[in-house]
Amino acid sequence: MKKELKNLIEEMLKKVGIQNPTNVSVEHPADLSYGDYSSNVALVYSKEFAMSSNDLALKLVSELEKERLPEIEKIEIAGRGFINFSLASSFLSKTIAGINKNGDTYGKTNIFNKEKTIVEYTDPNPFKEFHIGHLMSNTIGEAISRVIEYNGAEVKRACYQGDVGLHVAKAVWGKLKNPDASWGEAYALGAISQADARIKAEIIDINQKIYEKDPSLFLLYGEGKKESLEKFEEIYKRLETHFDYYFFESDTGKFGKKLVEKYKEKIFEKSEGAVVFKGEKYGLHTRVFINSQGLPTYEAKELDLAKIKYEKYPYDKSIVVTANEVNEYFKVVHKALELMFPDLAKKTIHISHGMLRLPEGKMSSRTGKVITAESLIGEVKERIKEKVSDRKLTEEEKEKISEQVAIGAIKYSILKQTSGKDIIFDFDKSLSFEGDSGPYLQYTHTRALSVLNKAKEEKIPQNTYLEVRLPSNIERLLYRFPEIVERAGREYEPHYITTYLMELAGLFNSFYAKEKIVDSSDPQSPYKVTITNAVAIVLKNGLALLGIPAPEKM
RNA sequence: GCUCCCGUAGUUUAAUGGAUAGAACAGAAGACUUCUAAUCUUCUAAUGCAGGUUCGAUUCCUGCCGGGGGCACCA
Repeated sequence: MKKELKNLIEEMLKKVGIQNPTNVSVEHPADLSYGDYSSNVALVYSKEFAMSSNDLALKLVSELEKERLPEIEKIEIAGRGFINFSLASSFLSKTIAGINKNGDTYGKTNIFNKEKTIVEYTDPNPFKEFHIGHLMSNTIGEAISRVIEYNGAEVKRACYQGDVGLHVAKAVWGKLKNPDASWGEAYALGAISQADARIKAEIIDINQKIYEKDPSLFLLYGEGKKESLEKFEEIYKRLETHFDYYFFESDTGKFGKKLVEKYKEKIFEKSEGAVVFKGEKYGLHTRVFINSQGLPTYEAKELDLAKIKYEKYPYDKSIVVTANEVNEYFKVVHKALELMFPDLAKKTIHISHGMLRLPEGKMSSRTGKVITAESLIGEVKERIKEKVSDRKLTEEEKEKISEQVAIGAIKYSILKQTSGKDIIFDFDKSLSFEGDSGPYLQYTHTRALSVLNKAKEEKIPQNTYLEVRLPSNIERLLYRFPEIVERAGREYEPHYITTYLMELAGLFNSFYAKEKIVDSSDPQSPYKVTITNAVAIVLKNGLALLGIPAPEKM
């Protein structure tokens, strides 16, 4: 529709004397009261005529009226010369019929046209806690994956995990000292104890042994890694996320080093015993790729990872989702990758999200100042359990609903804002069950389902073509869902969906409060039920894209 | 010091260069014999400062102020 309107306006501009109108935009106005589509052409082109933008608008509208599209019911001029278009109710009811017919697939697009895409996100480190920062990365990465999948991409999910390095050595050292400690505690013990130079030396020794796969530590190390990974899997299951590929740092070092050495002359240089990449030439900074002990750093491993990923899954696009603290690091590595493998670099996109911070400052697993994902979900779940305790539900239902609502509340709080921004995580402030929250959307969805159930009981038919009422704002929002999905995909920004669903849910809840939907004596009832069905579908599909469960009762 | 990102009601935040800056929470007042009140209705309240570009700036540019990240052998 947008395209048709744009073409028409361009034609009209040619008619009134603009040879080559290149600056024509048609958008949804910010406020539904201005109509469904709006164009600012009169403001843009008024300078080229000796007339006010309002007069030009008048002239254009009189031309537009002559060739009015059947889907457009009304054309108006408002403000300083905006031309506003309102959609005909027949068009809207047809759209609603389409939504109900498509169901689960409503909103799908094919803008990515089966593009092979690998998305890396979450990246927790074995031997350390899976904390709320990982939860943030996972929530955003999973939502992005789902959104681009819905837009036609062929997605593989990947997780890259640091199973070697000093943090592992610290944990192993702690475990050797205190075999009864959990791995998280063992890590904290190692981290604190390393202040002692003698212990630090022991940890470095352990680190070296792990790199060399020393048999004396092999068993303990393997046990710890396995335990961590199994625990991560439990969390992934609860978050309804999964990975197709797992990559480990222990597998990326060797070849990474070789790569750097191969390109040593051309791209890298020796400096103070290390092999570095001088980023200054490109407005970046210098980073070490091979340290003076001859070991590959994270930078070198990252280069290798790009290759390994491509070997596993020959991608058209590789998306890496991380927190924004590594932005500058990533630019340098990307530049080096570009000089070595320009084709891979071109396909690689870094998407960074904000950091989850505590009001007291940065989280640190070293000092034990972390909130684990598990404890957060558990605590939220407890609060919800209290809320559902007096509902007429079975214990099993209560348990399931509490879990779903807890996950929904947490994920929503992460996805409701532009993903680049930090979240200062304050339990009471950040997690809400009311208003702009996950449970609000979930509740609205169950409400719609409950209406539909009643309609079924009372045998109210659904009739989309009944034109006894003027279209409400609900319908005028419903047809936009695919556009929202598309934009969220193009910009890798799930929060457009969040904002949209919130607006839709708000309209539906007002509608629900004002009008009785299921009413066999009301001739409009079938139409209202039809709208309710469409709302339920869009909420369900939208929540699925965000990775937020949509319970049927709550 | 260099560099990147960010400053919107009391708080958390939205706004492809457009119209009266949109929500939510908190605060004040109201609405359940009704399809689930995790809801709805009404009110109070915001673009850090100073310039510039533009018909039009929260958005783009410059400077300042404030906050955060990064800047050599950690990951």
